[in-house]
Amino acid sequence: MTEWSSGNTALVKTVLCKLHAHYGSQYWWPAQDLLEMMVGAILTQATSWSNASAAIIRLKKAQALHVDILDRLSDHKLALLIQPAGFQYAKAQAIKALVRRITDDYRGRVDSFLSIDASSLREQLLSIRGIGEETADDILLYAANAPIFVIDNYTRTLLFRLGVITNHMPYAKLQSLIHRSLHSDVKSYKEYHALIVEHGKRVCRKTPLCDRCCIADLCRKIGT
DNA sequence: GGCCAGGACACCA
DNA sequence: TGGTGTCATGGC
Repeated sequence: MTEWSSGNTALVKTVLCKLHAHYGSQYWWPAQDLLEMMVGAILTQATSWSNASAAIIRLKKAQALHVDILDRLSDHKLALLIQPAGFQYAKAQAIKALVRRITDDYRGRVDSFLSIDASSLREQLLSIRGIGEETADDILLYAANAPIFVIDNYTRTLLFRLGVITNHMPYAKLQSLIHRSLHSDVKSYKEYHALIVEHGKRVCRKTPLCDRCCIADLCRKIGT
């Protein structure tokens, strides 16, 4: 299975439509603060949102969720603050590297950093140790409002079980297929991603709960 | 007590 | 290029 057929595009659209009908509209990212969104994207790596959220609350209580303050915090102190999110030392280094970039190259202005063109912003984010493709695209879509579809493990699992991709399709290739299949729209991309995550958490887990799946009739790998 | 969660990265074959 | 181990916490 190497090519993406028009049937796949239709199937993906149908699936997203059914997920929306089942779960309703998703307004996924609760934060309004742009720095909080970027930090949250790092904190939630391989971590439940409840744990990441607990770390954000600790940062807020410490009044540390500001570029200049984060920049001045030691790695150790930041790691202690974000401990509930897990992988705290690696994530502290990534957050520090991010705010250092914003401080050095954008005079500490988050809005200036996020307003550069999406391609350059993605390159900048990916050059920061601890920020990979998914986290960079999270930031592009939710903080920079760029029409970038986020590919996460839930998306991979869903599309694999639907039978439209192979198990290890490279990130860029999969993202390109999605971009060509779906109308480029920031609001829709945010909602689609949130719907897929919601479905992944509730039903399409590692061990899927196919008996309660709203798209089981479309799935080619029931129970796997 | 084990499994899993809104990844990234180094290392090895 | 693909597979694997490591990083860590908290909820279920």
